[in-house]
Amino acid sequence: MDTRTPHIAGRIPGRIFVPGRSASLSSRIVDEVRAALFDKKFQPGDFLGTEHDLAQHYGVSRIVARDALRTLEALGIVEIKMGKGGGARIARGNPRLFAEALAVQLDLAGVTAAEILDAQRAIECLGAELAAENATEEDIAKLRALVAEAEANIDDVPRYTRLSRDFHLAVAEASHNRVLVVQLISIDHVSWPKRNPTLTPDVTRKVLDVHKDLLKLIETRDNAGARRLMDEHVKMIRARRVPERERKRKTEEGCC
Amino acid sequence: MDTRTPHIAGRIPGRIFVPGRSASLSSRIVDEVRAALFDKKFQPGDFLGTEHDLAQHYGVSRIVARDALRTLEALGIVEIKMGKGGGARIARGNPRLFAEALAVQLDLAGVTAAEILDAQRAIECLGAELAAENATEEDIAKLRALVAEAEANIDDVPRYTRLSRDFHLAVAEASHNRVLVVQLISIDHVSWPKRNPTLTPDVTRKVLDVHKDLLKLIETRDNAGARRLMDEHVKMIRARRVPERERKRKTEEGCC
DNA sequence: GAGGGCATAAGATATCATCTTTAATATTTT
DNA sequence: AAAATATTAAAGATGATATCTTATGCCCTC
Repeated sequence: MDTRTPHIAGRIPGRIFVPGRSASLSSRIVDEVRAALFDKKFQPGDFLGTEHDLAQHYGVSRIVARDALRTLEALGIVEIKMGKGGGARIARGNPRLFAEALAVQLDLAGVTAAEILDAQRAIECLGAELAAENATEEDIAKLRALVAEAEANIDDVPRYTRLSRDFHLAVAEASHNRVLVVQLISIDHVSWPKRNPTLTPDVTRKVLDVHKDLLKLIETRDNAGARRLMDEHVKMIRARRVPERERKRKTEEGCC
Repeated sequence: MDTRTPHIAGRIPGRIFVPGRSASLSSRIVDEVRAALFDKKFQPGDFLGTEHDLAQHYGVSRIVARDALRTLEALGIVEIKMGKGGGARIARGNPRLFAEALAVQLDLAGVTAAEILDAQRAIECLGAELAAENATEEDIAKLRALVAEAEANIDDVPRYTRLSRDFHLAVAEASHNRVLVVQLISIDHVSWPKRNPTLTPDVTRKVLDVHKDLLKLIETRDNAGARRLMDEHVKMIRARRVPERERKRKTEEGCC
């Protein structure tokens, strides 16, 4: 299915504009490709055509085709290569990159800490449960390494925070459910503070202990126990984080 | 903060290319804007500049600025307006549109039905729980209307399927947690089949009854009950859907 | 394996078309 | 005559086209 024959979806009928609804030419091409994708007319790796192909096929200039490809590229739908044999192909998905994009959107929409942390609880609880069921030896080794590294850097707050986040992500990855991973990434970017001022050594220690316990439950395949512990853990995080963000929001309002 | 003064992030130092790492010029502009966004240097509504502004500021041609804006637009980061007073502004987020984009990515990555439906369970259970806690009169009225309409169209399978999906989405919306809504949308687009061949009248009726029961639990603010019922419900859907998709995948493999 | 040809995207420049807001002007109404 | 309302014109921006040069990979030959 990887021929050089450009198989483009349909045809835009000439350049007839419906009176009131004249979207840009490039957006029409984008729409058509997306529709074809949803209808399973394309598979990852399929050749879509070169700029010139698209321009000719839709009867538009190369710039328009370019614009459409820029958009499709940004949407993660196509990959573009230069040089001989180059052109646009349907991309293999990269949901992780997109999770970050979704994070930007959630941020712009101004979701509250409570919303994020509720969702985080739902996702991470299931993640822990499935991790206990599906984790491989490699997954567990990675979790062990992360816990050890966190313990060694318990006084380096920024690093410890990062390692702690990595642990949570590694648990989700151990569930072997890509949807959960992606959803966790998308909220992590919004949720985790760059600096964590209220992180006292006392709290740090407690968090590390919980992570150790969780790792043990995953090792012993205690899915119910893992879920329960993660539930408590995220609730604790929530209890600490929500008032923190509320305060921040208030001071920001106050200062402007 | 809505002046016409373009306040663009930093400056790309001339056109000096680092030997081995020369990304496209437009992608650099995109990166810079994204970084500035993450650093909270922009707020929704801020004026970013016109194509000409950007081109001049970064010392590139209008085409490059255009490419960057196309990408940023596709990423939902900026909104572009034509005409006098037009140009690019930082967008108010629209996570819903993005949820669809994420759905495309999940689809391209080829996630399995099991992965999706596990995630769905996590999200919808919490959604039902929070809906029972937070639903307003309007939310409940909408749920009632959807149930009634579904009952009236119980024999129109495509329409019933759509109404059924809308009911699930409306429950999530009644939770007043935008993150849950977005995550549900992103998996719905992958999960819900266009045609549902195995939907017998018997099953249809049973689903409708569950929806009615769920609505009752939300009305009576029984959050634990709502969660429990939704849990069973999604498990049932999963039991029906997973083997269905497996079969489909197998036949597709067989045919090509 | 090193170099050259070739196909392709990346980028620049110039020009015109189209859309949208704003302001000026004409017209009607009071 | 004054005020409200259409109409028109101008300006500023994106949308689209055409044509050119440059940078990049790929493949083939030597």
